[in-house]
Parts: sequence; structure tokens; C-alpha cells
Amino acid sequence: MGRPVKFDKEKALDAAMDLFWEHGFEAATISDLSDAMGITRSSFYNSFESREKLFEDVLNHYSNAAPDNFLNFIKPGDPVLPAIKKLFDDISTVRTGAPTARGCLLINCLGELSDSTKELSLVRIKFDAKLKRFEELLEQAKQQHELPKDFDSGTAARELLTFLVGINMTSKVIRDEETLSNLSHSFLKTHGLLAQPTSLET
Amino acid sequence: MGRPVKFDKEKALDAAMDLFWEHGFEAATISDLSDAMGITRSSFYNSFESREKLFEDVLNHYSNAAPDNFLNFIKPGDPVLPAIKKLFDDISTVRTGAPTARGCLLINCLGELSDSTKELSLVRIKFDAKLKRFEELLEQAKQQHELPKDFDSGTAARELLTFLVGINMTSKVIRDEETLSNLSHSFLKTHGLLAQPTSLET
DNA sequence: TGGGTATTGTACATTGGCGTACAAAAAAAT
DNA sequence: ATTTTTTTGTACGCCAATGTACAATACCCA
Repeated sequence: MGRPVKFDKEKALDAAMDLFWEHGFEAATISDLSDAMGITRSSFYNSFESREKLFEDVLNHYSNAAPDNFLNFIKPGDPVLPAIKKLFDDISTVRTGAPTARGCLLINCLGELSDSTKELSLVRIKFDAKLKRFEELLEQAKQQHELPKDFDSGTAARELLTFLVGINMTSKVIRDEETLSNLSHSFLKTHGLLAQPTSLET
Repeated sequence: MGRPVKFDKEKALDAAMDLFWEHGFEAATISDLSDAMGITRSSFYNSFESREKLFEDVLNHYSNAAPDNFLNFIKPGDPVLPAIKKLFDDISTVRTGAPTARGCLLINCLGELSDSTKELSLVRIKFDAKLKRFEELLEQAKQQHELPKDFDSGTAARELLTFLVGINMTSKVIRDEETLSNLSHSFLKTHGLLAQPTSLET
């Protein structure tokens, strides 16, 4: 009933995401957003209550499309280490492949937003979730003998995430995919997290 | 000759730095900045030509006070590895010690600013300089037998900087100094960059 | 002591974004 | 077909920030 919405909400969220991504949260005005989304401010206010609320939607939208999302679908029994390698490879590819050096939306916002803002708390929640997921996966890897018994999953999870954050940031400066992936490989290898081509150790 | 400037330029730069730091580049308006600096907009325009120009000054001001600045004063012959450890320890202390989780000004801006802006290019320059400095220092460490002959200084410098960036960012989420420094120690140790308490290996 | 000179305070017009209001438009329901 | 309901287009007033202009001020110097 009633007049149907004219625009595609997914497309609109994509456009909004790109704008936030390119210019940051603060720099994206409602006018800019509406223009990018191809709707009038009138429609904007009708469909999204505020810039802040839209931003939440965008962050959730982003999470589902982000290169690390597949980690959430790894099941017990699935190999973990190759997935971690894939993650870093994907990051290198995606971040240098983008036409513009824009890094990771979530991490950019972690940098931009100040301590007190509501927006940052959402970013923090997502951040914590990633940390927890890393720890779970490393623990799983330990169970599955991909990692030694005495492996410290907690610290390693934090290290992994820290490095991941770092590489997403440095990708705004180091624009060469190979340099970036070499970096990751070196890191993973040093930490014993690079999956071996199934035992030459007999 | 002429009427002298009433305000302390150093203090003003400090105040502007704090504002940019807390709220990011875009969110800091000229009015906000002037207020924080304790001067009128009139004086602002008189002493600083624009927000962008002020930002440059602030970044340079920041660089001189940043926790990694001491790296620039290490001379050939000086031990390198302890300095690197000190750097990470200082970062952990300073970043968690700040009353508000604000990370590193420079790195926050790397996240916030978009590819095309003039401001980002300045950030990039500073970033490149840090990378170069790390590489020099690691090379020096190699010469001084703090590191093995086959050590890859280039890759290691990039890894170090990447992790450093990461930890500055995660410090906005992980607010506990010990957790943070443990993280760094683990990283450094794994990479053979933790200075040994001078040879027990006889 | 008075003139020169740069800074500071105040005022102004302009711009751009904000949020709201309301009428026109477009379907769905009766 | 008319009514109902929701979206869309347009318009309005409001406010905050900008940049400039100019007079008042404060200090230096001759």
C-alpha cells in the first residue's frame, strides 16, 4: 500500500558507502550523500532517519562485503591456516586493486572518529568481534594440529589483527600488490602461520 | 616594528594539534580552532593563511614531539635494537596513558584523508621518511652485528612500520598498557628484534 | 612624544547545509 | 473511480562557518 520507493536501497547504500569511504565520515554531508545516492534530501530523510543512522547501515553493509567476511563461515574441521593466508592475499589484491587508495572503511573510521562519538563505539564492537573470531580460529587450528600445543592464541590473535590493521593502512601508501603481499607472507611465515605444503618433514 | 603578536604561537599550535587530534581534520572548523587557540578568527587569518596551511604546521609540530622522533638522533655505533624496543614500549605507554583514546595524529589522518587531498600527500611524505629511517636503522644494526648477515632490512622495515601503524590504531580499542606492550614484545621477539640481555650463549 | 606599522576586535555579506512543511505524484485498497 | 497511504519535489526559515573590511589598539622607533 502507498506509493512504492523509487530507488534501489542496495544501490543507494553502495553509493553512500563509497562516499563515506572516499571522503570519511565527517566530510560526507547529507546533501553529498543524497546526490551520490541519486535521491533528494526529501527521500533521504524519509528512508533514513539521519546521517549517523545511515552510517550504521553502511557499516553493516560493508561488513558483509569486506574481504574478511568469509572467516565467519569457516566451520570446525575446515583448515584455518590457508584461510588466513587467503585473507592477507585478498587484502593485498583488493586494496591495491581499488582505483583510489582508500584502505578499509572500518579502519579509516577507527582513525577518524573521536573517542566519545556513538559511531566509534559501533566500530569498536566490530573490531572486537574480529578479534574474537581470530582467537576462535587460531584455537581451532590448534585443536586440528595446524599449530603447536603451546601456541598462544590470544596474543597471536591480537598480533594478527594489529598487523592486518597496519597493512590496510599502509596500503594507502604502498600501492604495489607484490610488495604488500610479500610483507604479509613474511609476517605470517615468521609467526609460523603460513600453511605448509603438507609435510616434507618425514 | 608594528604591534607585536599577543599570543604564544607554540601554545596555539599545541591547542590546534589537540583539536585536530581529538576530532580529526575535517571536523575541526576554523572557528573551533581559533577558540581552542585562544585567538579570534581575525588573528587566525592574520597569522595562519588557512586551515590547510595550519594543518601542515601542526603536522610538523607533531613530528617533533612524536614518540618516534628520537630515532632520528641515533648515530652510527649506537645500539639499534634497544631503541626499537624502547619505541614500542613508549608507544604502549603514551597511547594508553592519554586520557582519551586518540592514537597517533599522523596515522589517524592517513585513515581519514582521501587519496586526492593535498593534506594526505604531506602525510605520505612523513610516512615514507619513517620507512626509510627504519630501513637505515636496521641496516645499521646489521652492520653492527645486532642482526644476522642475511637479514632483509627492506622487508623488515616495512613489517615494523606496518605493525607500528597497527598498534597505534589498536590502541584506540585496546586500552590496557600491558596487553599492548606484550603484543609488541611478542612481535619483536618473533622477528628476532628483541635485544638480548647480552649473550648467555657462551 | 608622535608617526608608522602590524595585530586585534567587530561587523558584514555570503554561502552551504540542515531540518521541516506541504503539496504533487504514484500506487494499492475498497 | 475514489479514497487511502506513502513517497517525492519544492520551498522555506534557520543557523553555522567563511572570508573580508575597517576601525581601534598596542607597540616600536625616530
